[in-house]
Amino acid sequence: MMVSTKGRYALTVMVDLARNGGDGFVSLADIAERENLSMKYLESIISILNKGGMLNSLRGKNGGYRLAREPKDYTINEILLLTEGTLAPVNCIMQDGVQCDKAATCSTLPLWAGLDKAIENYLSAITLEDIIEGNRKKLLGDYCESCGPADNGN
Amino acid sequence: MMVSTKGRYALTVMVDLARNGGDGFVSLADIAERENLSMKYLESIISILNKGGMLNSLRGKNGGYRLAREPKDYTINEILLLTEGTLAPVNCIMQDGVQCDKAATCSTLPLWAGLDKAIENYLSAITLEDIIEGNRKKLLGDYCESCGPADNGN
DNA sequence: ACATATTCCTACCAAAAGAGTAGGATTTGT
DNA sequence: ACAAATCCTACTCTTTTGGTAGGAATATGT
Repeated sequence: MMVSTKGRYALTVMVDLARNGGDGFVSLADIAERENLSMKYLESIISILNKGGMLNSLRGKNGGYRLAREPKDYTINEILLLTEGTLAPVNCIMQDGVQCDKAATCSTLPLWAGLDKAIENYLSAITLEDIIEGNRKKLLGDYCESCGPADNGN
Repeated sequence: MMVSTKGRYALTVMVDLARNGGDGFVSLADIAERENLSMKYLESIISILNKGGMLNSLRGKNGGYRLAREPKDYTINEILLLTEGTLAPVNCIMQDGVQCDKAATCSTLPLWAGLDKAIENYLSAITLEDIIEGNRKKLLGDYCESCGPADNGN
């Protein structure tokens, strides 16, 4: 599994904030209840998002979290990368380019590099806004049966 | 991590057999030595490939394994799918289509479905032959700097 | 016939990752 | 002062990963 609950719940939180946030701060308790997830667990996840600069937070009464930017300015790739640490499909591909000692002669490495790029390419093309708008054509591309012929446009 | 050593080594074994096999049977000891991997561990992996119909095997002296088809007739997707069980990037996407109980209203599900499809699409387009030939244009696509402009051809 | 080389099969194990829980310290609005 | 919230550290249970160990079954060359 490439994306654990950490990344998945992080995205859920971001989507929830985009939908229910507006200008004000939203408490984690509200998010946890709406999404039916453990608030304690979400705490550790939202902390990563916050420290990574994706959110603004306010402590104390009436505190909470809100998006630091507009939904269209978050790519799914950066959200998942921050929370998961890496999205590489195999151990021999590192985010910082470090590879195993057999890299120079490894015949399967180009495959893993290509797969990694395909994943990054897909996730970088989609924004938080696409998710909340349910942009099926962009999300499912050629595989969306109700979208009509794909034209790579919007 | 979506692909563990199991899938990675399975692919390594398949590539080794494609390169060093020909018509004859190749012993696992030879493969393990060439690829510098634990023979005992490879045993459990090659057993999956064998039972899945990807190989022919012969027991006893001078026995070993060989590819059941030609390299061009194996997609990377089927090799990894067999050994890994699933290539789904998240738990809420199952290979048999079963999903979680919130699927109908889940706003992030289309993203995961799209990612799953993007991965399957990439891996299904590449064959064992592409790997042994080092077809960088097909493997790395637009991301291959030494391939010239991509033209989606071969 | 027999030794040897091979696949086949079951069971076990240690380390790491995944998925949370628990408890409290700190900050802030009323 | 009090209540509601974030923040922080530590712990724990389960599953997955990455193997190892030992031997049974089978085919071959001599």
